[in-house]
Amino acid sequence: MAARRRKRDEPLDQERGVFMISVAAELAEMHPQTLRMYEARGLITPKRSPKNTRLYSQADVERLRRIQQMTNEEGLNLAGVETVLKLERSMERMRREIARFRERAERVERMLEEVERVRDTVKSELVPYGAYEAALGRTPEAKPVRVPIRRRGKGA
Amino acid sequence: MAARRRKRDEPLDQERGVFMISVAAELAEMHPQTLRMYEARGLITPKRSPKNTRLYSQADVERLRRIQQMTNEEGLNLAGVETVLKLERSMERMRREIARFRERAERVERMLEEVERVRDTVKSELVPYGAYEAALGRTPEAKPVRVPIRRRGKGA
DNA sequence: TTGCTCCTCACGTCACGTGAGGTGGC
DNA sequence: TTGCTCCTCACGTCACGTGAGGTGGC
Repeated sequence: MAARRRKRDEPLDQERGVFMISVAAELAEMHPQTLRMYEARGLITPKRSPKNTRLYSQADVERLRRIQQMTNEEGLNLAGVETVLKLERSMERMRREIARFRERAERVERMLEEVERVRDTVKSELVPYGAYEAALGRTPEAKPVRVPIRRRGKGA
Repeated sequence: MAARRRKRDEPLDQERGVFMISVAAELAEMHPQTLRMYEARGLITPKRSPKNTRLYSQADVERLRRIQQMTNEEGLNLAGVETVLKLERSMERMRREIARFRERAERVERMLEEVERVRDTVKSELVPYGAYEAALGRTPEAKPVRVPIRRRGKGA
């Protein structure tokens, strides 16, 4: 509890409560009372100092500006802001998922191409086992082994 | 222009303007005047009869009920409804894209597995060309050919 | 004529922003 | 003391829903 987890300096600074309410309100171009109201509505949750003073982070201020944009420019009410913020979070997750699957698909496609390229190279350097045995004189005739590799993209 | 494009019977019925405003309002549990207001705000666009009477489709009614849910249950104003409907459309597109990439990734992974399975089978039936030549007595020594196939998932 | 449609205008209600008013600690 | 903080209460404004009022065609 005493030590905040920190990954790098950057996120710490972004999340750190540094602005008292008058400063945060000025930065977000809002009335201080509006910030208190938003907190009561659960739209923003600033840190608190040991003396119970609200401390807003840089991320808080950006969130406030985003809210400001939605209410003033787009005309949303606070219920709408809440819903949209939730939807945007979920869209961010989806974007990451799309990136993940795209990467996975492309990576595996590259592997498949590599495998086929190698197979084409190697195939010319390999000889069916039957022919090898025949060359050793172990079998009367060298029946060619049928190589059941299917070409990519053809058949089931 | 005269003939509406139709793919199946289903979508036609869904989109066909069949309810006059009093019926649509009753189905959506709304005041008729509210429906007119939503149209003025661009939230819904019913068809019109040749005599300029509004004709709401089943899809229109469902959209109205969705709007009703957002305004009454979630407390959004109309600007919020508009934004959320837009976001939901875009999320639907993203969901489809995720499905597409997932499918593509899984399909290619299955192909890769198939290729590797076949390669493992075939490899035991093949002999490096060098060994074959040695067996024929064409070369003094049978240097094994190094097969540069990399195992999946290991190394670059 | 009745009951629907179309439209515009107006009013009541509610959400939200903001100001006032009173408290307390550097 | 000044200027901040905390809080609650109240008021003005605006969006939205809905009703009224007048029109017109089956």
